[in-house]
Amino acid sequence: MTFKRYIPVESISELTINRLSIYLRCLQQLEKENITTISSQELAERFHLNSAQIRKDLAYFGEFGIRGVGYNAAQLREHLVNILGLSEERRVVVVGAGNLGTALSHFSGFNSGGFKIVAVCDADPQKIGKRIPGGLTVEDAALLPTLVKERRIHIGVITVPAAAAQQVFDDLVNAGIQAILNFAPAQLKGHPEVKLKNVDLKINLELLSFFLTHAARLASIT
Amino acid sequence: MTFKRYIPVESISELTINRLSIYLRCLQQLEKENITTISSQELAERFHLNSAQIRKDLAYFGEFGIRGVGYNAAQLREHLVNILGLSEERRVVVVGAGNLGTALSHFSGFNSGGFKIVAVCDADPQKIGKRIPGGLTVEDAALLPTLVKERRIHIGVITVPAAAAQQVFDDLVNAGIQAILNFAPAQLKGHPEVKLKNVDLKINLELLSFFLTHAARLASIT
DNA sequence: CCGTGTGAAGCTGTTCACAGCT
DNA sequence: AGCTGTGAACAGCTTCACACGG
Repeated sequence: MTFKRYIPVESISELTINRLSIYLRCLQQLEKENITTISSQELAERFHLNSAQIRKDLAYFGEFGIRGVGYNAAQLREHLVNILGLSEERRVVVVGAGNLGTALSHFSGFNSGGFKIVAVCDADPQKIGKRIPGGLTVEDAALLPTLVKERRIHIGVITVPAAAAQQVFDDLVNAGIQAILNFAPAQLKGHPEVKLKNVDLKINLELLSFFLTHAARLASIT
Repeated sequence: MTFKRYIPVESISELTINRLSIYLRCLQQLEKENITTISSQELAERFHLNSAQIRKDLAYFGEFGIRGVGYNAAQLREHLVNILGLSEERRVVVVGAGNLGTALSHFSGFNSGGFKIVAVCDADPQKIGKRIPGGLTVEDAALLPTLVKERRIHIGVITVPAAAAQQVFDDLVNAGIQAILNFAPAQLKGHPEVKLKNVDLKINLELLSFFLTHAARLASIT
């Protein structure tokens, strides 16, 4: 939690933050292999990243390395956990108990490393009351404001159909949620004070389709 | 399929391609509302995009608009479908019949608009033979080369744990697959001739966590 | 006269290359 | 001697603003 400079968050790119998550994964793996010290160079080669970029990304938040030596893996991991705010538990509500919503509710990636799905809602009376693998029961989306308050929920995940997404987005914001992950293929509008991240899974398939159509041989850029 | 210029695909950014998918969604919605003609300005305002960017993105592929008027919605949609290669059916194999893999296999977004999951594999004998909602049965991952050939599969989706991902990636490539969507949190290496797109769902939660931690009030940038 | 298509400008993100610290 | 941290150069992406065509 000791950052060298208190740079305004808005000045740090989302790309940088995403890379911090990746660095964190890499460090976790290195620790499993009992590696204690690593240079940006080695880290870059091992996980095919760019060493200058690693150093620059980290430099936004402090001086974590030792010149002439490199970084202490455990220490750097700890710093990244703090920067990303993963030391504190984040309770999540999933709205939309369809296929995807149900799957994400018991997806290990969404129930580990600081995150925990504590509620799954739907507006469809047919779905309310249904048990979900993992132990949760689908609750009435109309109860969102209560749920958010009582279970101190920080993050909302939207997995309803596109047509219902804007309404759910508004409801989540009105219920007091500050950060929302939207899986619906809809252009949501209207709450600049809330952090909204759109993830459209189908876009990725369409991207691949584009490359299959236009490129016989093509370098992999990810 | 009549593109003004045959620009090398590599010169077009992934960002542009992703936006084309978004424009396609928007046009589909407009058609539902029986709107036949739309200007880049209107399109931008309606879906909070940038009008100059819309025009520039489209201009890579041809001149689809009418000066002084705008674009014909149906025509432009058709162009986008062709550009993205969505008129041809794309058969998909999902490797990893865990939570996420199973969910994606019957996820509507992965079984519509030109895409169709035609096989789900796993190496775990416990999972092989299990039925999946939607009609598929989990098959042995060892049969990948045969499956890919017989069902003429174009796209592979990796939903195995991180530790197994590199092996599956290699196997998919060796089986002759040209485009791969990887959901495992692993830095895959080694096949520059194949198009690889990484999607890490947890990164998105971590991004939200970062903003919750550092920003009390913050503009939504997506 | 209006909106597209597009050079040019401006901005953001990445990579280079080296000074400075250990 | 070696690697970090960082200004400066470079590359890529977005936005502006207007000439041109309908």
